Amino acid sequence: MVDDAEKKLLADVGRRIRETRAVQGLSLEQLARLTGISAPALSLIETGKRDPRLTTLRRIADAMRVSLATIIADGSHAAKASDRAPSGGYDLGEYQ
Amino acid sequence: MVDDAEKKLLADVGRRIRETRAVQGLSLEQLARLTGISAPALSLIETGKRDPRLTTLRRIADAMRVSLATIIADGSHAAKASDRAPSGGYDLGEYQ
DNA sequence: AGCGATTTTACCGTAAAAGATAAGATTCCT
DNA sequence: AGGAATCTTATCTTTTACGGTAAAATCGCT
Repeated sequence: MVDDAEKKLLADVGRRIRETRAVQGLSLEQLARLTGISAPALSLIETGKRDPRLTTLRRIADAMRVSLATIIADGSHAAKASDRAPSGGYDLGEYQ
Repeated sequence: MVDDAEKKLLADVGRRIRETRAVQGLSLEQLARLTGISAPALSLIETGKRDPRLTTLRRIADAMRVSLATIIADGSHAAKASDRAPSGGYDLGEYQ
């Protein structure tokens, strides 16, 4: 973590989860039972304070019947790292 | 983990990462330098033996210049967030 | 077959995710 | 305002991701 773009990613994903949950009228407690993930853990994820594992995200998506892509929906590539300078960006440089 | 669908998810995601890496002609060692993730860790992820964190997947996607969705691409759910049967599917049951 | 590169596996530390529980803080009511 | 539900935060324990290193195993290659 520590990184700034990563914190934004976690915050974005968390916000999408919370929005989806709100649409479905579920409480954290209810989603906790559906996913098997504790309510405190879900809270941390939704508020971007935790870096969830892939299968954790899947359980959340499944419980709410949305695709993983719906929750991830990065768009990250539009955001920032879209294009690299001719030989810029981060290449392997001198490491060959 | 332990779950079967979860193992399949990890295997699928790992395979997609490996395919993407192959297309770009990168070795694990090279991808390790680009991502800051060790080659052994990448190997475990690609072979579906590890459940990576969200930011780990992001670093991998970024390094290969593909979207997170490209790597996740579950396809399991086509459903949009909106439709949740009034009292259908798996509900909270008796837990109220 | 043998060599070099790549990949896998194993072991050890550290850090962090996740469950449980409990205590605070919010928000939403009437 | 008060009370109830919901959400957040804290603490503790267990599990596991991740890096480093090194040793196997695998895959080209000529």
